[in-house]
Amino acid sequence: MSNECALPAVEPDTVVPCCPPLAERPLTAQEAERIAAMFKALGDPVRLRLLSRVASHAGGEACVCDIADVGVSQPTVSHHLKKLKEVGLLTSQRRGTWVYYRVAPSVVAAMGRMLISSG
Amino acid sequence: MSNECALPAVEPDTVVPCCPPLAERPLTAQEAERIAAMFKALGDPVRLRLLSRVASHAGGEACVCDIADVGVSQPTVSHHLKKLKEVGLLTSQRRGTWVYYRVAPSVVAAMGRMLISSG
DNA sequence: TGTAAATATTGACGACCGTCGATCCAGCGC
DNA sequence: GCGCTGGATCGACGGTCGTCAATATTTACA
Repeated sequence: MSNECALPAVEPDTVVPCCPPLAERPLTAQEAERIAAMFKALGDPVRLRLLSRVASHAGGEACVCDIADVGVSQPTVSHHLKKLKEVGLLTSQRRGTWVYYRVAPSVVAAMGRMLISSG
Repeated sequence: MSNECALPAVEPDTVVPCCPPLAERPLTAQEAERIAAMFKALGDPVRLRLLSRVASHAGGEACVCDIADVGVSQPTVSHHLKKLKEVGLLTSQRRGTWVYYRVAPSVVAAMGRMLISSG
C-alpha cells in the first residue's frame, strides 16, 4: 500500500483515493457509505476519548491498560478499540502480555482534509 | 457570536473553544460528548450525501428540492437535515415556498482541523 | 504444569436510530 | 375564501448499537 492517501478499501482490489473534499461534487452512494462508516466510528464519546488518549500518549502508542479508565467496563473498551481498528483509525501490536495501539495518522488526516478543503 | 472557531454550545452561556487537536491531550468526558455528537451527525451516508450536495451546490446554498433525491422518502430527508442543523453543520432560511440550506464553513473546518493537527 | 494477569470474545438486554405513511403547516395563486 | 405545492412533524416499526457479566485466550512466570 504505497498510496499515502488511501482508506481501507472494502475489497482489497479497489484502492480508492480517499475523501474528496465535501464541496467538490456530490458524493456517490458508495463513497458516502464508506466515509460515513469512518465518521461513525468517531461518533461515540468513549471511542473519541480512547482515540485521543492513544494519540496524545508518549511515543504515539499506548497499552490498553494505560487508556482503559474511561468509565466503562473492560470488555466495552476492547469492543470500542476493535471498532476503531476495523475502520483503519488504529493499529495494534501485541508485545508480551500487553497490546499496544497507535493511530494511523494518514487516515485521520485524510478525514480532516475532506472537511478542511470544503470551507 | 464573534468567535469564529466556536461550536454551538449546549448551554447558550458557555461558549466553548472548539475542538482541541486530538493528540494535544486526552479529551474530557464533556468534550468527547459534545464532539462525538457532531461526528455522529456525519456518520450516516444519507446525511453525508445531503451535506455534500449542499456544499457543492452553486452559490453555497441549496433548496431542499434540489438535493432531496438521495433514495429515501421526503420525511426522512427532512429528518436528516434537521439533525445536521441541530449540531450546527447546516443553517436554513425560508424564502417564499422554499427552504434553503447552507453549510456552516467554520464548524466544518473546526472539525477538520481537530483531525489534521493530530497527525 | 499450573497460576495469575492482560485482552478478546460471546451472548443478552435495553436504548437509540433510520425509515416510512399519514398528517400538518406555511406560502402562493386563483 | 380555496386548492396546490414544498417542507416539517408525528407515531410506529425493525434494526443497529453500547453496555455488561461471564467466559475464553494468550503470555509470563513460578
